[in-house]
Amino acid sequence: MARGKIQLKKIENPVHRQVTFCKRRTGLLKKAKELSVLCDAEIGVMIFSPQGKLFELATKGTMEGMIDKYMKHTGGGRGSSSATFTAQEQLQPPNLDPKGQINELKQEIDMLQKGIRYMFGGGDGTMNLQELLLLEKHLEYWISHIRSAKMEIMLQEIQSLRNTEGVLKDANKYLLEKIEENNNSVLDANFANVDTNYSYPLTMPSDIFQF
Amino acid sequence: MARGKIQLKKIENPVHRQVTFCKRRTGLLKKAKELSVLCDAEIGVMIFSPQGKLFELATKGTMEGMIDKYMKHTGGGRGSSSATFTAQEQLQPPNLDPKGQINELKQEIDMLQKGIRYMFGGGDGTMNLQELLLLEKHLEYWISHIRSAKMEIMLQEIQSLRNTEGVLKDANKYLLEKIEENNNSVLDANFANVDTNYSYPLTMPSDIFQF
DNA sequence: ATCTATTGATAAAG
DNA sequence: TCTTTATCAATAGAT
Repeated sequence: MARGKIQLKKIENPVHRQVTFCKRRTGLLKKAKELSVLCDAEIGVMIFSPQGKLFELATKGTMEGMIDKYMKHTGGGRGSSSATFTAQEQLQPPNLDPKGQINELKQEIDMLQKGIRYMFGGGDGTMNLQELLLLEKHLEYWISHIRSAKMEIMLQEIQSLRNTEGVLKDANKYLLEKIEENNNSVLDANFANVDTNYSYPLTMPSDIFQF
Repeated sequence: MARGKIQLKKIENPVHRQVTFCKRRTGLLKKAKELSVLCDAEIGVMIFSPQGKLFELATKGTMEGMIDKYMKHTGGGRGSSSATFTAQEQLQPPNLDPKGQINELKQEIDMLQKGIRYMFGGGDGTMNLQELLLLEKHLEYWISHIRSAKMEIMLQEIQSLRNTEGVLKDANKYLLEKIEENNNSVLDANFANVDTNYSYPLTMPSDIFQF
């Protein structure tokens, strides 16, 4: 990289090695995030330092979700790689099976778990801007679905009420005719005072719009 | 990179996106290998393309081994490892009444689980209007919190940048004074041409509002 | 941690 | 996908 090429072998000087580890680890995670954003890919990275410290990144959902997805791939597909340094490809079916849905569900729950931890953990529960933006997006997506479901239910309710109203109107009309018949059958007596301006008092009020 | 800076957002042109994905994927895996060799670290990378294709790398042993190691870490530490969880393990009681928080949390979780079932169960998962309204209210509450957290982070960023700007302005002012002193010490010669209209070129641009 | 000379990565084009 | 090339980004070494 700079001020001298490097050899692709373990850095012997422990200080240099530690410094380089820190720098390149940061760089690697940055690259992973960029790739994920630029190309809409889902990426998980696990880094164990020689001392056994773990550094991780999961660009969508959580590492748990990634692992589940990975397991599904390798489990459902063919044999997994055992060679070091091999990048292997496998196909994912268009995700309509129950298994996939379950995994998706788990991912969603992971996301929400993290959100809950954040919300109720006092606010210092470590979500960064990126994660907050993602959660916000999820919640907005949800809310839009919730709203359309709500609208649908309301529309059904309205339709149902309209039907009821129709039935009742018919009934009223029928009753009205009956009354007129009765009045007509009471011949001659008191011809001029049947109020025909009924105002269908049995129809439902439209207060469902108060939601 | 090259021939023009890139924006950190999803590449819209599918061809460009695909090409970039291929290139950067290669680059990322290369970086991972380098880091592993140079610093003797154990690294696992999983990349799912938008089409669901998997690319993976495990620098020592297999990915399964890495996952086991990962599970051991997160499981042994305190992180949650399963998607089904209890409210209790989410709690970090720094301040308020634990009992109430637990109940609140449980309610929240029940609600969200039901919501998830509804969302991903194909929509026939029986939530009535009442429940949808409640869920919506919850999500809105969440989203408002997420947003204020987001805002706070952004404001901190802004504050930090303003501080930097202040420091730089002071530095500029100081340097300006120095220059004037120097000019004054050069007696008599050429009195009238010190441009004092410096425009603080070191101050930060306010492009942080691009969020 | 910060700086900068260099190498390395890669976007655009073919 | 490969190659080339012009630029941008990462970072080795020094402070």
